[in-house]
Amino acid sequence: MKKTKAKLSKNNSGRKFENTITAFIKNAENIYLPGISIDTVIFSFHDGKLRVLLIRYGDMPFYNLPGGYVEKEETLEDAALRILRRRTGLNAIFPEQFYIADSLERTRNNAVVRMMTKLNVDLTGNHWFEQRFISVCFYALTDEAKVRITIQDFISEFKWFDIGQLPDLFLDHKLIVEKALSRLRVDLYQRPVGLNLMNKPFTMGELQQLYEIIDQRKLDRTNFQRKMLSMNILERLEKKQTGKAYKSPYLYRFKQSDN
Amino acid sequence: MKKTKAKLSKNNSGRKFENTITAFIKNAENIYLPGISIDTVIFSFHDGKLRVLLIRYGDMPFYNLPGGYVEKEETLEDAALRILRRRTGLNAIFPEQFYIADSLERTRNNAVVRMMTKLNVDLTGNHWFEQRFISVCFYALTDEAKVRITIQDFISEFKWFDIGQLPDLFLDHKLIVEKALSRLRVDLYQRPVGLNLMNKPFTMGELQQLYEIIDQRKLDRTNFQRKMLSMNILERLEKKQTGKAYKSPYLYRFKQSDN
DNA sequence: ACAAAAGTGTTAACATTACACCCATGA
DNA sequence: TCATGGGTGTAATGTTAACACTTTTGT
Repeated sequence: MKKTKAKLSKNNSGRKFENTITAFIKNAENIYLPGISIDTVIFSFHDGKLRVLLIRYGDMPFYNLPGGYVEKEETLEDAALRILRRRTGLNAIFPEQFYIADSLERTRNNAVVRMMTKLNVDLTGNHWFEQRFISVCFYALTDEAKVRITIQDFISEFKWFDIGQLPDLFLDHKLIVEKALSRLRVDLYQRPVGLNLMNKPFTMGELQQLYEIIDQRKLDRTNFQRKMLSMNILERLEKKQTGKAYKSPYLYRFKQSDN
Repeated sequence: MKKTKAKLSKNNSGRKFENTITAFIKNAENIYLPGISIDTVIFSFHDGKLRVLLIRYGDMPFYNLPGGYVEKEETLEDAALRILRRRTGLNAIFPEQFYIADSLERTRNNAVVRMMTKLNVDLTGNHWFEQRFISVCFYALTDEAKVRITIQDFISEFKWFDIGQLPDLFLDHKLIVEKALSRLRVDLYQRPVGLNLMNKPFTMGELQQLYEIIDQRKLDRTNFQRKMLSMNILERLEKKQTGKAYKSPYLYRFKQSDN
């Protein structure tokens, strides 16, 4: 499995990181609603694997879901959109709210404050990170090829992970990914999930692979084909793939008119 | 349509009300999370009508959904349970989170502060009600006969309303009821919705009435009967109703073992 | 020619819908 | 005995699942 990786050099990242975060915590309570955060699960489908975008702060030994806070005059969905745009560079994203993480375990051991302290952030006089946060969670479907990741804010690393091989995650972020997956499973046959995950023309077999990963079961090839075509959301392109020792499959793409 | 009504006499309610609310706003910020509230849509099924429990504060000209706040060390569901228990006296309730009300319109014109002022509450030095609130909304299904309403806190009146004849509601509470209904419509065939709404033995026709109100369409009598029985969640009682000029129907109740 | 995968056709099993029919009951 | 609503039977229709068959292509 290929993983996209971007890491700052140790030299100048440290200073930049501390500057940014200091400015952030100074203003946070004036800009954002208290006690509410946003976490996003950003999916992509690449090399036949369903992947999630994770980020790492400084040199923490765990990864986080991309997240942020809600501005005082902003809806939750707008906040999710803003965060998603900032992280992925994408405008055409459709965040779907699927869960509220409100476990009391989230504040256990003051995890956020401890993280900030390890990152050498001076929190004296600032209580923003000490409060209990309830996180509203959104998922989004993206085309990895279109995502333009830039290192910004106080993030040191971005990486796409196969959902079957997640690293250690902060707090309850692993649970959040699982909740996103089970919601995605429900949405699979209700919404055009493939539309945002598959942007290049694809074969029916590739689309079936995606459905099988999300649905976690083997689907009948012939029935899957008919079901997809009967929904009338796919457009068959006359072009065909070449090179392999079998009949070239048709390529498809999602119709633009629908949705 | 019968409506249960309970109203305090003008004489002693005013003083009691002001005492309670003053104590409340003094302690609110120490006890509750900032910026997050809970609203509950409490359904019942009575006289063939689907009803919602609404409350009125003081002599305000509109009704509110029963609501409350989240304690600092409490999950959202626990908060909803606590609020529901306090309002209905019921323990066996299964709140279902269905919506987050985060519209910016909610703080328009400082509606909460204006309400408090009209209620003669002294808010000097207290900014609890000035902040923007995001409300997490739960619905619950109850048996009206088992609900024990007591006038408490700063509420002057409780009333059950037919969902087709709702009065003026505070803020976006009408929208919240609509969201609850459309969620209930989805849950109707997934969860034992009838279990909590129908506690006395009922005829198949009565159950069908409930389903038709929620589902908003006419159902075939004979197929409905078979469908319900095939789910194996109903217990047929050998007793029969009497008195009317037609065959006495069987009575049913939900099996206790399931759920 | 053969293996592998794509595409099409067919049928059985199952669920849903519509409606015909009979039953019990009180006026 | 008639009107009314309750209970059961059944055929038509639609949906899903399983699998046989044919087509295309590189070795």
